[in-house]
Amino acid sequence: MTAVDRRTEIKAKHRQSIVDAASTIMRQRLTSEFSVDELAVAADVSRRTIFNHFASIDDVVIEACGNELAEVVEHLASISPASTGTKVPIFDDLAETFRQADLITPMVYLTKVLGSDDPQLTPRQAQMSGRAFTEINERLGRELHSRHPEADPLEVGLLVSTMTNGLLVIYLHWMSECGAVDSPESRNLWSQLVERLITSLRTGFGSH
Amino acid sequence: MTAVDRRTEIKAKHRQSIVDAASTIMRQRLTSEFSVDELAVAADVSRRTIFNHFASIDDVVIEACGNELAEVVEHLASISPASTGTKVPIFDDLAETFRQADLITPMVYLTKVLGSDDPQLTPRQAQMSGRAFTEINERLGRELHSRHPEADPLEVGLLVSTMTNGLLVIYLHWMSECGAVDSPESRNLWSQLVERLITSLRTGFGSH
DNA sequence: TACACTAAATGCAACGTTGCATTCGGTGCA
DNA sequence: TGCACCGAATGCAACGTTGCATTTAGTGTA
Repeated sequence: MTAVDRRTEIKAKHRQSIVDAASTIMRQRLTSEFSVDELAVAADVSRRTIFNHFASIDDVVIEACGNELAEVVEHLASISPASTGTKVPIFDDLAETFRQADLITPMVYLTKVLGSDDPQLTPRQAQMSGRAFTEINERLGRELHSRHPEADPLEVGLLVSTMTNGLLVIYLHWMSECGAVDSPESRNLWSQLVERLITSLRTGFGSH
Repeated sequence: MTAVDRRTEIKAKHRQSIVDAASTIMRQRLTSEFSVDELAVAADVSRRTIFNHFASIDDVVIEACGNELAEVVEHLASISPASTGTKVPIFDDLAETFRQADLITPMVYLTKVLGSDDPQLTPRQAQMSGRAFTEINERLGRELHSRHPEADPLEVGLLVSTMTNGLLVIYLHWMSECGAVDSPESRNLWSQLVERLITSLRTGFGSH
């Protein structure tokens, strides 16, 4: 049956064209503020259809942003592949990913797109940043679970969630310190913060 | 000057009457779903005024919920008071608070108020739960910072945030396990989850 | 092809939320 | 008291979001 429900296919196409239209607008104008009507026209669907696929415009933006961060998750798969059979502790696995992944590039782009001129974060910005990280959280959770199927799901969930949460904390700190500019200094600061986070979470908070 | 800007006073009164009206409706009907008009009438202010004080109806609900959890924060102040001069590590301070505080009672109430019949969480529920915990997060952060002024703010922020995030994780787990019912078994499970969380965060994720 | 069935898209009305212009009422001063 | 000033409240129009009824178009059957 090659004729696998063409309706499903059309539905996916519509959804995709909505996300694509959002991505295009965001790249063109370096902002995530556009009207529903504008998006509907650009995606060539009705206004209402957008809300059939997404709970809100922000959700569309989040998914578009998520694609920018997708490579971070893919990066995970490429490091210390499970195929080597080497037993890498799950924590080190994750820690190494965050060390090696280039988070700066997508973070700077996202800060521009989600941000305003004001260095102070608006509530919307704060929330959107949080959700962008949650997005990574879920993707990483799935990926890690498939790579370490023997681990306790709750434990993995807590680990990933704790890590991602920590990342958000240092991201906000990094933002306020250097204004999300991509420079040698800011990259250096970021590395330090990542190390600090990893150390804190590795050794726990109980030991100092 | 006892005549300290009466306008400020009036403004605070309006804000309070909005929150109070929300609390009243929530207690009466055990739900957080009411219309803006309904709230405006109950608080005896204009519809628009509500949005002058709060970014959304959900924000009003969150603040009303926050008051339910306020005692948890107050509880913190009552345990191992700084006045004793005993040097309690900041982590133990926080851990002990979560051990001793009765989180079950407010959690069960909030689950009822925020929840639907469906045991599965709606996106709104999930978000509201998250925000209710964030609310505690901020209150605790302020409290802890004032009690341990010598500690690095970033470190304290990371600690509180990590803790609260972990609490949210086990809360969601607890919900799905026992349906947020207050019973000896559920309290027992909750204690176990709290211990598990504290242990994980105390010793870190790097050691097993 | 004709037709019934159904998922998805659409139109529309109601409610949530926001930006802006206007009104209301407290404060300070002549 | 009379008046200018200003912050908060209000009214209103526009846009975001949702629930529901209707239309459109793919699928299976005769």
